[in-house]
Formats: sequence, C-alpha cells, structure tokens
Amino acid sequence: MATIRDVAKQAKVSVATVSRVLNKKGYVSKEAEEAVLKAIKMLDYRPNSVARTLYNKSSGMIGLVVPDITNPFFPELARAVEDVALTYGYTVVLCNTDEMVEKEKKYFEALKQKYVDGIILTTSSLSTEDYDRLELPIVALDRELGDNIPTVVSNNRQGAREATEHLIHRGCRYLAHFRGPVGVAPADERYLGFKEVAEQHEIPYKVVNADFHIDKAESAANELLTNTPLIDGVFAGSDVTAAGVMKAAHTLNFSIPDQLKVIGFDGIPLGSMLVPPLSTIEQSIYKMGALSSRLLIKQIEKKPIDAMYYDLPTKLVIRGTT
Amino acid sequence: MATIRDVAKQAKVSVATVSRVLNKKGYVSKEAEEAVLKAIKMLDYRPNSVARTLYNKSSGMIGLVVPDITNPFFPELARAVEDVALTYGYTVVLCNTDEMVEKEKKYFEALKQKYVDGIILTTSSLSTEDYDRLELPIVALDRELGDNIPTVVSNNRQGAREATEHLIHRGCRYLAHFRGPVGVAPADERYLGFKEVAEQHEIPYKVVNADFHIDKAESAANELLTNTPLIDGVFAGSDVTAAGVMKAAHTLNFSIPDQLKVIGFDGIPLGSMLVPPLSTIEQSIYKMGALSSRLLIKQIEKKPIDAMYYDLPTKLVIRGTT
DNA sequence: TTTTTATGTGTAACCGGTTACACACATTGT
DNA sequence: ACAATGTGTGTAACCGGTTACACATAAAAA
Repeated sequence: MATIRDVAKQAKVSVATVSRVLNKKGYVSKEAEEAVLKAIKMLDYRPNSVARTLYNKSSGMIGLVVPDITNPFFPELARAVEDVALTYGYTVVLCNTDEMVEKEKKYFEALKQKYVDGIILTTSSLSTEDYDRLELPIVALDRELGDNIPTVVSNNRQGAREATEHLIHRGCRYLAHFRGPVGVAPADERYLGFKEVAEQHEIPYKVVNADFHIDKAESAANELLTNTPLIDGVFAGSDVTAAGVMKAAHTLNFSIPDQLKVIGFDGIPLGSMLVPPLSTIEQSIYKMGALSSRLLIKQIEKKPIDAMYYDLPTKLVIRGTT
Repeated sequence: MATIRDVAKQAKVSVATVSRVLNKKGYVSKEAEEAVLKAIKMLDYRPNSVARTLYNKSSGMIGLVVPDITNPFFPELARAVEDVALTYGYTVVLCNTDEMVEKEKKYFEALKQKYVDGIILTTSSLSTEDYDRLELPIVALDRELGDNIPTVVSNNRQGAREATEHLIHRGCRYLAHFRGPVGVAPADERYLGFKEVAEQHEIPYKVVNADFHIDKAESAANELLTNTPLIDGVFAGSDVTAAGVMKAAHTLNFSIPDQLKVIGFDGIPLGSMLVPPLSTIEQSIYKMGALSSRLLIKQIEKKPIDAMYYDLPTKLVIRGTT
C-alpha cells in the first residue's frame, strides 16, 4: 500500500502539497496538482483513513445502538440510518444492547475510543448525565433522553387514540390493551392514549402486559379471552403483539374480525402477511431512521438543525382485522 | 482525554513502560507496574484505539456485508455475528449492498482503509479475484465464493428434498416451486433438490420465479393457481415467499392445508405467526452466523480452522400448512 | 573472577496522515 | 521605488499509541 510519502516522491513534491491536493485546501499550482494526480493514479494510492482519523479525531463512523436487531421494528430503522449515512460518506457500527446497562456502557466506551463521530440511540438504560458525559453528538430515536438531545419519535399517544377510536367506531364495546414494557416511553404513551379514549367514551377495558413479545402476548391473550370472552376489541401495543393475540384468538376459535377486532401498532411488513391482514397504526419507520441519521450528521458537521424534537405523525391503516 | 504520555509523567516512568503494562508484554517491575496502574486510575486513562490501529494495522472491527438487513433472514444472522464478535472484543460494521456491484466495491474500499480485520460476506456480486485481491480474512455465509474462502451454508439441496418428499407424503400430486433469484446459489440448490425429488417420484410440477419477494410471490401465485388449479402442493423458496403464496391462496379461496399444502424454507419467526402456522425447512440461522463469526475471528487471529466448508443440516418443521 | 543470561527501563523512530510556520516569488497599490 | 498582499511550496511537529535498540543492573553459570 502506497503512502502519501511515496506519492510525494513520485510526483517530486512535498507531502504537504500532496495533502493539499487531496483535501483541495490551500494553494497548489496547476503543474503540481497534475503531477500529484498522476502519481496517485500510477501508485493506486488511497489515503489511509485511520491516520486521518488519528489527527482529525473523527472517523466517519456513527454508532447505531439498538436493543435487538432481531426485533422486526429495527431492521428498517437500521437500513434507513445506513442509507443516509452512506450518502454522506459515513459508515455504521451496529450495537445490540438487549437494554442491558453493562453492554451499553461497554459499547459507549468502545465507540468513543474509536472516535466515532456520533451515536443514534434507540435505548435508554443509562441516565441523562451519562449521555451528556459522552460529549458526542447524539440523536434519540424512538426514545426521549432529555431536552438537549435531538429526538425523533412517532406521535404514539395520538396514534393510540386513533386506534382506539377506530375500534369504537367499528362497534367494539369491551376493549383490551396489550401494552408494552412499563417504563419504555412509547409503550407508556400508547397506553395513555388508549386509556384516554376508552374512558372518554365510557367503554370498559382491560390492560395486560405483553412486553412487545409474541409468546407473552399469545399466552396473555389466551388467558384474557378465556376469562373475559365479552372482549370484542383489542389494541395491541405492537404488530408483533397483535400477531400473538391473533394466534390465541385462532386457537380459541374467536373469528376475526367478526367476533373480535384487532389493531396493532408499528406497520411492519409482518402485518400485511397475516391472515386476515392486520389493521395497524403505521409509523414512518424508514423516515424516522433517515431523519435521525440526517440530524446526527448535521450535528456532527456543525450545521444548524431546525428543531430539537420531531414528532412524526402516524397513519391508521385499515386492513382485515377490523 | 489523557494520553499515554500523561500517564508516564504521572507515574514517573517512560511511555514504553506504560505500554508494557498496558499490553502485559516485556519486563516490568512490581513497583513500576503499581505506579502505572495508579496513574491510569487517577487520570481515568483509556488507550486510544485509533492510534493503536494505526500502528498495528488492525482495528478490532469486522465488516458484515448483507444484501438488505430488512430481509427477515438477516437480522438473526447479524445478531449472531455481533454476539460472537462482542465476546471476542470485536465490533461489527454493517453494510447493505442491495447486491449492487458498485456499493459492494465502495464498501470494500472503505472497510479496507479502516483496517477492518476481516469481512463476513452474504453477497457475491464480485468475482473471486476481487475477493482474493482484498487480502483480508473473509468468510462466505450463505454463499459460496471459492475453494480458498471458508464457507458456511445450509444444506439447501437436502432441505429442499425433504420439503418435497414431505409434500408428496402428504398426498400432493401436482407440485409448484416458487424459486428464488436465478444465480443465487441457495435458490438454485433448492430448485435442484425440488426437481430431483419431483422427477424421481414422477410428480408433475411447475416452477415460477418469485425472487424471495412477497409481492412477486403473491402475484405469481395468483396467476399460477388461477391457471393451474390442480396444483395441490407448493414448495416456496423461502418463508417470505410462502407468505405471499398463502395470501394469494386466501384471496382465491383455496383452503390451506386441505386444498393446498404449502411449505417454506428458512424458519424465520414470521412462519409461526401466520395462520395457519407455516410448515418449513428450518435453517440454524443463529448458528450459521455465530459459526461464521468464530471462523472469521480464528482466521484473523491465525488460529487453525477445522474445515473450509461447513454444511449445516436443516430441519423439517411441520406446522399447520401441510 | 569473568562471562552469560535474565530483568528492567528509557529514547527515539515509526505507523500515515494534517497543518503551522517559514520562506520565496509575483502582483498590485501608493 | 517600496510596502502590502496573493500565490506556491517545503520542513518538521503533531495526533497517540508500539517497539527496536541501547543500556544498566543483578543473578547464574563457567
């Protein structure tokens, strides 16, 4: 691998001149530039980005921290982040934390030492100060980490309201909500939106915890639907949860949507693959990821960002289950 | 951020001694070691991994190149790769290529310049020489890149045979195969396995291309099932493809499994969420990813590897669609 | 006693870039 | 004619580690 010194020698100029040509910075004469370009081509020279990183303290990498890429909500997010990163010349380091404090800390350590330029976070096991102490550009995606950290979320509360309204409009008179993990903001918001609307319409309801997990949702639904067969409408906290509910309904011989209506949340591809296809509150997942990535890069490049808080609208998608 | 020179000064030793303590290499007296350790703690010093990388030409990163993380086969693979990488102290750079030569080349360039220690490839748009020319440890995962590159695949041919046998045992007398993209080895292998068994049993069959894509599968199935309603068994090239076929069957009012039996391939979580749950040929996806990661790291660390070709068995999982 | 060998430490070069600074020369302004 | 400014280039320090090599001392071997 040729170095900048090889190029300088070959072009009969100094390394400074080569560097100036490479970075289009400072004065370089036409002749010198041509000689350098020729030498570069001749030696098939490519600047070593590690050496650059060392001096510039900037690696052109961004960290993407997710709880678990296996959760079908995250691949699309990751894809969006990566697509945008690529067009701006950044690469993405993937970190699965399983929401474990230890792993998250370990990754932060590693990322910082590698001079990553910024981090997109979809987890929040650490405290706000921990994030501040990192002294790195950060974007909070699908989580809220504090006022001084740019944030991209869906309007979970409003989406949940729409879902619940929809069930009621469709004639449901006894609702259930299979909520996500307590303490995880989007799950809490969806719960609150559901509660608001149900109470406003004076509709009786049950709430059970399903942790956004299909098996948990299925067993919880089995139990709930057996004990409370009057339930005729379910707002699942996520599409995966909804799939679990539908499985249970199927084994209990509840017909969907006649006897039981189900609506999910997320809008992941899974929903449209189910039979009947799942009605859901669609989040603009790709858009969230792309926006976060752009926000992070703007921060990194010290460009102004328009807002600190992006609250993307959700969309009611009516399919077969309602 | 403290540097090694700060530590040296604080501990009243030379940088060489500090480095020796850090790397547990060479002779260091008890007293010196203690002084260094104390200084490190005092200054909260962490060695800069970029500087290390520059000298050692090794970054502790591995590249994971996938066509599209959004394809439900890959998240689990990525997760496995990352889990193993983490335990060995490596980080993973995620690269989506969409099977596009240009992107793949661009990434290789970038990865090499960042001194990644190796690459796991699940794509193969480039030629064998291109990979050789990289001069980097490589593992081929779910693809075959050449004899001198360690390879981890499922036994696709055998799995396809089992799937087809299973359909026939279940009484199917007119089969269809919705194959994946031509030229992609796993898809070709599955097709060949299917063909072998169908012909051996003298069962008539149709083959259509579905590119592992749900919408393509659905429209192809719509057409095929309308024109050839005698078909009573479908071997889909992937679970996603199977989901498409099932959707089409549903709209055409083919009852599954009575009128039409369907079996997929992959064993992704989606399968068990469908109604009826999808019979499939399960690959050990996580195991494949973990094994690849371990193989790559062994190569990187110049440890011997047991075999160049790992052919993992598949497993017939009988669920509701057959 | 003298020579080896093991132990311990520091200096400075090196990895491969970037850039501050010094310097030379050509224009332009007054 | 002389200063001020613009253009072009090279040397060497710097980013923050690692390590070859030189050197010193102590213990073991001859």
